[in-house]
Formats: sequence, C-alpha cells, structure tokens
Amino acid sequence: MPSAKTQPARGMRDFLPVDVRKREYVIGVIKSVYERYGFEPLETPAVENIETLMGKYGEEGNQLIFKILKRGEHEKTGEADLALRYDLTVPLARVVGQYQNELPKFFKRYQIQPVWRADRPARGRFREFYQCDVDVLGSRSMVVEAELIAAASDALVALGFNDFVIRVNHRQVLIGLGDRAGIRHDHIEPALTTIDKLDKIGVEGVEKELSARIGPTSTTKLVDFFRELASLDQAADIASEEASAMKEKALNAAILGRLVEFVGDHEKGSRGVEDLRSIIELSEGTSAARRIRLDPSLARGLSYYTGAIIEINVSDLTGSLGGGGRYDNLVGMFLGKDVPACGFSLGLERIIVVMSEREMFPPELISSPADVMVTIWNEDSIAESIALATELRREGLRVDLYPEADKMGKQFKYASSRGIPFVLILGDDERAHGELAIKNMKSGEQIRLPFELLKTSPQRNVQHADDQTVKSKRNIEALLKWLRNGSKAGEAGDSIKPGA
RNA sequence: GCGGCUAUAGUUCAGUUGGUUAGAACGCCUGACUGUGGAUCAGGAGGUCGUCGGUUCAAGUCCGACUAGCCGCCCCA
Repeated sequence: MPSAKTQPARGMRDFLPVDVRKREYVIGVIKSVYERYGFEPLETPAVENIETLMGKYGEEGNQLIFKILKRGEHEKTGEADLALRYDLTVPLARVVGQYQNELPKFFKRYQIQPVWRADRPARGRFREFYQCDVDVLGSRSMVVEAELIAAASDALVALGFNDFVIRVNHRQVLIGLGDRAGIRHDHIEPALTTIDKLDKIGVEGVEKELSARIGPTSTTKLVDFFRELASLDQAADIASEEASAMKEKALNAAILGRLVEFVGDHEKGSRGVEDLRSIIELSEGTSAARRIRLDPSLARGLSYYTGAIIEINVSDLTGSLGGGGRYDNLVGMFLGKDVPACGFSLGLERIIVVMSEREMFPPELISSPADVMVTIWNEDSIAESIALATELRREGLRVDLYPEADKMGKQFKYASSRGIPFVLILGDDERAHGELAIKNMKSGEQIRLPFELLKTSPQRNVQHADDQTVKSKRNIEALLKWLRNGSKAGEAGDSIKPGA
C-alpha cells in the first residue's frame, strides 16, 4: 500500500501531548488574568460568510483570507461564499451587531480561538494560529485602553515575561503628522507602512523609501521629526542609565511634547495626542506603567483601527507578541450605528515560541503524564492492580495502569521513559503478606506498606464493609503520605497533585 | 508573492575530484539480569540519500523542476 503524505497541510500543525500541555498552560494563565479583569468568554464559528470578512482588513488582508468554494453545482465556478475567520475582532463586531440588545452596556469579552491566514509560514507564524483576544465595547474612555494594556501586561508577567515593551501610538496622531507634513491624503497609508519600518531599516532607509512614495518636501519634514525623536531617546539613555523607569517616563513626556509641537492645532491629531497622554497617566498604577513606550512610528496594518494602537514586543522576536487598538467604526459596518470599541490580542504561538526558546515552562509540564504507575505482576493479579489503580484515582492521583503483564523490567523501563515518579508493585510476595511495594523512580528507594484492600475481592471492593473501608482509607492515606514525603525528598514528586 | 541557504537512519550529523555493499554518535530492540528502569558489556533492527526528471559507462555527490524547512523582503499574532 502506498503511504500517503503524513505531514499536516502547509502552515498547519499537529500538537503532541507535550505541545498541548504547553498550550493549555499558557491559555490557562491568560484566561485567569482576563477573568480577573471581568472579561467574559465568547466563542464564534471558525467559518463566516465571506462578505462578513471581506474589506475589513485592507488590501493585504483580503488576499490572505482562506476562502471556501461554494458546494454542489457551483463548485466549478470557483466562487466562494464562506471563509475561515481571519481574526477574532471582526466576528466580535458581527456578534455585537446581532445581539446588541442582549449584551451589557459595556461588553467585555475574551476569546481564545484559532484564526486562519493564507500567509507564508515563518518562525512564530503559521496559517492556523490562536489569538487570545480581549475587547471592551461601548465606551470611548481611555480607561478601556489602560485596562486592556494592564491585562495584557499582567498576563505576560504571570507567564514569566519581564522584558517586554508596550508600544503605543494613535491613528489620529499619525493622520495629524501626515497632514502637517503636507502629505496628500491618498499617500498617508503607504507613508505609514514605511514609517512603521523605522526600527528595521533605520531613518535613512525610511527617508529613501518615503521620498519615492510621497515626494521630498513632506519626507524631509517627517524624517526630521523622527530624527529628533531618536535623539531624545539617546539623550534619555545618557541621562539616566540606572533608573529605567524614570527614563521611560521622561522620554514619554518628551515625545508627547514634540507631538504637541508638530501636530499643533490639528483637530484630530491634537485629540489623539491627548488620548495618548490619558493612557499614560491612567496606566501609572498598573503593572504596565514602566513598560509603556510612546512610539509615533508604530502604524499596524489592519485598516479598521481608528484611535490608539498598541503593540507588545520582545527583543528576540521579529514580530510582535500581541497587538491591538481602538476601532470605533467597525461595529457600525454591521449595525449601521457606531459602537465604540477597543481590543487587544495576545499571540499564543509567539508566546510559546519565545517561552520554549527561553525554557520558561515549568519543568513538570514537560513530562508528567501521571503521578504513579501501577504494574501488573501476572495474568492472575490483574484484578488487584485494577482495584489499586481505582482506589488511587478515587483519591485524586493521576494513575497510569500498565496494560500488560510484561516482565517487570519492561514495566519499569516504560515508567522511567515516561518520567513517572512512582511505581507500585503487587508481586506474589507482597500479596501473600497483604502488602504493596512502592518504588521512587528518582531516588531508587523502595518500601513496602501493608495494604488491606488487597485482601478483599475486586467486586466487594466497590462496596466493602465499613471497617474495611476505614482500614483501606488508612492504608491509602499512608500510601499518599509516603508519596508526598517521597516527593519532597526527590525532586521528581513536584508533580504529585493529590485531589484538591 | 520575491531573493538567498538547506534536505542522508527515530535524532544530530559524516560521506574525498562522481566509482562496488552509504557510515558514526545518540536513541530504539534483544540478551547478560527467571522480582526492578537509569550504569556497564555483547548482539540486533533501522536508509528507494526529500520527490520527479536530466547529464554520465557510473549520481548521495553534477544540472533542472517541484515539495518542505531556515534566513532576509513584504506583511502580521
């Protein structure tokens, strides 16, 4: 039989148990932080009607949407009527349009689900990937921005990150900058994507590219502005090497000052600058305070942003760990009436890439399929092993039962290879004495404990007499105690988690 | 979508100017060990050299296309 290709489709991945454990761990941490901020869970279908998605992400986005051909007789035409969702924000806007009257005045939701983009795969970039979104609908207050930034920051801190930078900018400020520099309106978009590359290609690179796109006069004005910002940064570096918190604060203040100067009385632009000022002030008491960094060169590709835009970066990742912003007009595209909204999305895959490379995952996460493994001595003792496993499971332990009456060596080797810290043996000798042998796989220590349960038949075990229950309980307790103490002695046992 | 690099055992990699039967380490399996993993020793299995085509008496080696991966560009979580 010819073997079919076993790789998953390009840009898609299988998740083996270790991978799933990592993912569930990260998702669990993020979820609990989000809930701590009062966000509620939402889920939406993988597939949306194609017109729901088209035209929401800009030119580039449209091309990256995975489209689903019409079924049946229309199949040949190549026409698509459905598509896989490209992000979680547009589906949210649709949901708000649909259930407006059933949702609270301020709808705070989180959503952790996969999205699909027909992008070219790269490090930390896949065609199917999870986003961890939080959004607040119904308020124009900058308190929302501050809360979202704080939540994302808390989540990353809870995962063990300490070196991320939260870059913040504002679409209206960008428009103000463009107008003041005299850029034609249809040139603003390309100018922004060029400016966004500032940290990558440097001022000279930007100057060159801008000049080609928008002409020399506007370019000079803009580039001079960003040159000045860069010199502010350097000055701050020299001024306060030690107190980085102070540096950030001073630098943000200086950038705000320059923005006010440059934008002047430009209506949209100056309002945007005030928004930025509010966000920084409101974030003062949060975990994000000393990580926020105003960055007038931040643009972000998605076309639906209208106000603040936010991105979180770490130095060892080219892309971002997450991003978001305000999109006050998106819901209006579904509802006919604008609902203010702002959201942020953490990229699960990128978080995992960085955490894996930095070895930030708790060690017991990597391999701890079970707390203890019960061996099977021979065909005749299978029932006793099952009874023992059952009893321990009832106590909340994660118990692996070796499925075959293999040689002991094989069973031990198996337990060892899976990193299971304790192995239980019910051999002829143990059973003859009503005992049970426990081996600590880390230390090699092995002891025996009396075990009344073994004297009862498996059938009766389910509903054994009261005194036997008591004895059995006592023995289980002794066993659990040993497992726990053993776990303190050997490092392996950190993964022992008796039922809570 | 564009440019560069890479593809040999489960894994990491050797493999000479093209030349018989493609190697190592680690891992895996079996045994020494008829009640015990990790250590040691002995043995064993495992490769259509990414795929297809071309050059040649002869291709893992040279050429082309395709596929997958890595790095840049573009874009993004």
